[in-house]
Amino acid sequence: MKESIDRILIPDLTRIPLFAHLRAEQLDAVREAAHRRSVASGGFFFHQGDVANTCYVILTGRVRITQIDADGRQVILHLVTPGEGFALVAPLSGGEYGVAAEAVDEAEALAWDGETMRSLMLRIPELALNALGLLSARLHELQERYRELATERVERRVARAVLRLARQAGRRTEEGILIDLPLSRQDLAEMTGTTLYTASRILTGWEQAGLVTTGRERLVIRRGHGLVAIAEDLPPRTPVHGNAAPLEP
Amino acid sequence: MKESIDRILIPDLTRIPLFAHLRAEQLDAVREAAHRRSVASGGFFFHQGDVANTCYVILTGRVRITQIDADGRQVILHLVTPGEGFALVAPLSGGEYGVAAEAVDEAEALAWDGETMRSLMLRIPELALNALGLLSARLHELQERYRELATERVERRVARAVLRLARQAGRRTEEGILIDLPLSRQDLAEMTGTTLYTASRILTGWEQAGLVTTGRERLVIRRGHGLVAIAEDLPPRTPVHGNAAPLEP
DNA sequence: CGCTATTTTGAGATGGCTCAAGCTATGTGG
DNA sequence: CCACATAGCTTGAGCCATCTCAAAATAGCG
Repeated sequence: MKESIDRILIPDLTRIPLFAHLRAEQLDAVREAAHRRSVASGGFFFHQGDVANTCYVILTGRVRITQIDADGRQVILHLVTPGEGFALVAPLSGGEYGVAAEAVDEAEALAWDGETMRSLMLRIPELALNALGLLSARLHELQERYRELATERVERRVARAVLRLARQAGRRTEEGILIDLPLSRQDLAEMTGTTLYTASRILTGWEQAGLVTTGRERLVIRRGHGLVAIAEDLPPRTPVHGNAAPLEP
Repeated sequence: MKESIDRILIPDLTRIPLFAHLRAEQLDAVREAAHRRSVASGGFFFHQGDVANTCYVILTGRVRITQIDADGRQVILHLVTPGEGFALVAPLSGGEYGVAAEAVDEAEALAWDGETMRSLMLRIPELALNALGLLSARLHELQERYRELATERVERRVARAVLRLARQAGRRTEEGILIDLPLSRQDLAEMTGTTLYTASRILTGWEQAGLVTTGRERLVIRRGHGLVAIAEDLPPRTPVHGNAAPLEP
């Protein structure tokens, strides 16, 4: 009963990168061990410090992975989009989640008990290899963001964050590319290591330059190449605050 | 011949976390597929952008993992110590190394061709699981450092970096805990996302406060709890530059 | 239609960066 | 063995990108 429902509701397990290249019989094993979990918008799959017991793969909705320190300062580490997994490894060995996972939308996920996932990976080495590749990609991305945070100015980091969001959650509209998420100034600040005030000023500047259109928790990119120019260093154009950069001699 | 030499020179493969809990026969397979590579102090196992073809586990010496951007600004992402692996995953699927690996000492490593390691992991799922756990720990550590970089002051980040180094490369001496590495102010700056000048001023301050003794590429911790107090927030004591913090009303 | 969360904006403070010099180990070649 | 060269380190002065704090404007929502 449960199994047949799952088969119907999960038509495309092969399209989930974690399960790429698995044989039909292996997919069946994975599917049969899965259960489902839905979390309402704003709800949490887990909080930082919870006992890590469940692995997830998102089917619909988005989930943000955050970390918070003792003083309540929070950073947004990652936005999980459909097809992606999160908390794939910590539950294998128990311990605690080092981050929190909060649903940005109403989100639905496949879930596996950590022990179950561990035995699946032992039985299906391709699954472990897939997880390894995905985790490696995440590490790689975070390394780059770490370097950016250490070496680059706020405006550039915000531009990169917005472009990344456009890739992950962008939707073409007549206005331009809409970031299809509730995205406050505070959120943007937590993604880029700055303050909500600075984020606001930067967006105001971009809006005046015609690069974006903004609203309450809303952002539309009008001239993506303008943001790219800020994110990369192509033309040192359109600085948002402070004076124009002096010309190189 | 080669095999028997390896058996002699690698007495303790079981003590390497990547190979923990493997059976003797599995260890043999791993060992037989390994070759060795030595790199002189200052040399590179690979540079950023090189084709990723080899996985490594360090036997002796230390290796630092760095990333550099187009403008030549560099960050130190990790210090690999004996027993630890690096570049474990990227070589499995080809592509490029996203970071560089530079020997701090004369360093010796076990090395496996990426294809070879891939097939070992497919054959020995425990190996893939071990790699997954190690990679996850690295991701976790980097996430914390990312948050620290985004939310904390330079002095605290430097204190944390020094304490981390003490754990990884500390050696008890009569003077105190010596960081047993050539460690320049520039290095410290690249580990903490600051400049060599600021790092220098901070160390000067700590030296005047009796927390450390410094020298050319040398650092000895005299009062570790003093550094911990800075790294955590226990007593807001001994600020190094600027004035003393005002008292809370 | 009032409440509340979000955003904007100003004014001021400052932590840390930049640049410029000079200083000091360390090691090197004469 | 010494004087010079070099790489690392310190320090001062000035600046400025960004943070802080405060307040007002705005926009959804119930």
